[in-house]
Amino acid sequence: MPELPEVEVTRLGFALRIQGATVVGSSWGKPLRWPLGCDPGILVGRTISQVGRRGKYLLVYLDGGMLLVHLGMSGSLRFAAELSPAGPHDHFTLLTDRGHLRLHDPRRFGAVVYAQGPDDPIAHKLLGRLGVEPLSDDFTIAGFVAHMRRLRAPIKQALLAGEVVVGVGNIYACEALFQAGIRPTTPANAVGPKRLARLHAVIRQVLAQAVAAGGSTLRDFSGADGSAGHFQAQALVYGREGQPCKQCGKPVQRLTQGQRSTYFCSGCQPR
DNA sequence: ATTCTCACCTGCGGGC
DNA sequence: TGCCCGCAGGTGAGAA
Repeated sequence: MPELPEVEVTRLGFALRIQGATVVGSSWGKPLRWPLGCDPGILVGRTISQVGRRGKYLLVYLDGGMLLVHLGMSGSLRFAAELSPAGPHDHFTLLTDRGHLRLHDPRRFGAVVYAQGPDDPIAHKLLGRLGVEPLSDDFTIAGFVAHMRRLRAPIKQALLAGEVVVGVGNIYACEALFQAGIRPTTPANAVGPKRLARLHAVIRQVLAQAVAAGGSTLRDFSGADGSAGHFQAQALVYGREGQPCKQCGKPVQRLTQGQRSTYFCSGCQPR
């Protein structure tokens, strides 16, 4: 479900409220994608210092360790003062003296994993190959162009792989490629530097715009306070197969790349 | 090394 | 109304 904007909106929704809270316990439902990797009891008594993000992972820093939280395809996190009974899809609840942080995830592709720190092997395995943060100063045109020049894969799949730049998932990849006027099937190394520079700018713009809009709520995504996002209303191609392109009027087309739907406009994104 | 395919799991909407 | 199929915001593992 969530791409960078949804994860960031989630983070912004509870980071400050949970900061300084002390863990008093945890409860678990069905198994998630990976096991926690430690005895849940060792979390008790620790204080949450801050909540960060790396790509689509939320990093909940506890003294002496961290929780890596991934929302998978259908996950959402909620932080609330009052403890309500866990529903059938609530698979993890972190109880603190300031409220509880709960992961709701019907498909259970999400995960909550404990790491002792950034050098813990599990952290390294999950975060080690991630590319640059798109909203940071490390995301430069020169670096982006140099990296893409080496890849033969279709540009859309190069974006989704997350090894060049993180956080761009299916929705925002489609939207960014549309706005940059690049056909998603074009090999990355066949996209000219001018178009790549445009793509670089548009990725930042689309992601920032989506964060500002509270993310996209397609089915049931909501931020940590339960509010829905509304970026999806601004989507120019994603989910609009057969509908007229908002720019040129030609019907938006859909194709499959790596078992994911790609939406594009043949008029605005020429070969 | 890179690239492709599968797998994980549940729910929902469309077509018959 | 009810069933079956395809589809859904991600990504690691294993095969080719």
